[in-house]
Amino acid sequence: MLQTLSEENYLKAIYHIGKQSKGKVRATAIAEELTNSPASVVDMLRRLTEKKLIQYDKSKGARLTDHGHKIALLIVRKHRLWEVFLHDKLGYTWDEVHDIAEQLEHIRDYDLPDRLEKFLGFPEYDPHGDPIPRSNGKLPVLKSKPLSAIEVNRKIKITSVSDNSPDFLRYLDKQGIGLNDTFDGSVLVELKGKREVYLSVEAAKKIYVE
Amino acid sequence: MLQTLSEENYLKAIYHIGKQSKGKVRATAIAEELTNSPASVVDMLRRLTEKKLIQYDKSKGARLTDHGHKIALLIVRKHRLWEVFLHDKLGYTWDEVHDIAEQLEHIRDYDLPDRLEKFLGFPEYDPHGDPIPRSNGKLPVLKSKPLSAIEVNRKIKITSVSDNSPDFLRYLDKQGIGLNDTFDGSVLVELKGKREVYLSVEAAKKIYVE
DNA sequence: ACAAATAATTAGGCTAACCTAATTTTTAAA
DNA sequence: TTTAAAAATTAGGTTAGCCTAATTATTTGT
Repeated sequence: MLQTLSEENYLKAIYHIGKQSKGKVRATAIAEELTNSPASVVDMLRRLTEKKLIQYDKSKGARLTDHGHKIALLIVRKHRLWEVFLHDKLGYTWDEVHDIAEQLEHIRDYDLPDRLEKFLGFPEYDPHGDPIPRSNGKLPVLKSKPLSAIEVNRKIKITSVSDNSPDFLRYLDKQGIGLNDTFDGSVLVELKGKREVYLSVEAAKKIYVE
Repeated sequence: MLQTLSEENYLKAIYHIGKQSKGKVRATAIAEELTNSPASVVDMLRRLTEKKLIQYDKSKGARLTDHGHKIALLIVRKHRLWEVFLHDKLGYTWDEVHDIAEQLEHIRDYDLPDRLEKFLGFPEYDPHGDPIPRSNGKLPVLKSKPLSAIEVNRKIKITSVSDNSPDFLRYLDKQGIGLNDTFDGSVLVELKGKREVYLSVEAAKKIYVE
């Protein structure tokens, strides 16, 4: 019935990869995400299939069942709620919260996510701007696009980044870029009308704005 | 270098048993505490000895090294701080917090205990009245004794209980007994000068008062 | 001091979750 | 469409952390 820590991490990985690849999740993509070997992934996919948490077909890839999706969404919900807690209540910076939330997301208690959500004042977004799934499974809509897709001279505001690795976040900090900062331009970016910053297209793809 | 979750639980068990048995910790006592087999305990004691976290001698029992003691104390610190968080901030009752804190105590982050402690206003005791180890390793003094050791007709106040199992705590609740309640009597207990409650000697031994 | 009771250990085995290396299958490009 | 590249799988192995059953060592009560 209950999932192991490892199973939860696989479900989360499948959820995240599926978001970007419209559903199809290859074993190698999971292996890369979790830095495990493809052989280990095949092992686990068999187990998750037996538990009816995913459907898997070697050519179609993996896909979460309704049950698996529900579990994955709860983990994401917990992860992002804990991030808000760490940031808002304990004063961690946005590049520090991810790794701790990776641990906290596995804490098991029926009431905890709802109580935490209430305590935090029902936040809709985590410190990276990612939407926090509601207890009913709904996700607050994110109306933003990648920075790389924005027209020249559009004025925009950063709402989130898709790469939450500390390295990337520190890189942004170093460039003086933060959440809710406003841009004026495209890949050569004029920041708050003052500084100009060059961003790689890769970086620009990871920054979501509206 | 780092401990596994299981190793941490063994260290904590050795710490708790050692508190009550003036240092000597038998393998069977650990087995009982963790509801593992003695064979498994022997396994683990060998591993902990190799890691220099304990000293172990079949007749003298196990004893934490300085390093092991430091780790155990940190886990206790984290456990009790999280209990305060769950109770004070999320509104859990004192019989609910233990099991969740058992999970939270293993969250790894150098700063987390200190930040949590500050956020909670540097509490000295957890919701069961147990002292919270300070970051310097010191324990706030607990000046209380078991209820079973109290003279007849002494007026006392409950400060803590040594059995934090939900069953025991619910039993106390059912008897109408709570932290900071005052007693007047011994094992036949007069509660707040109104009700009288019969407690088993076993129960009375687990209730600490001053 | 010795028998009975209790504690500790050993032997052998299991499962989850990983690995590498070799092989087969699938996909994509020329 | 054939072939090269990429992906998936299989075979075989490891380690942590548990188990039972059998055996040996230690402690304790008379």
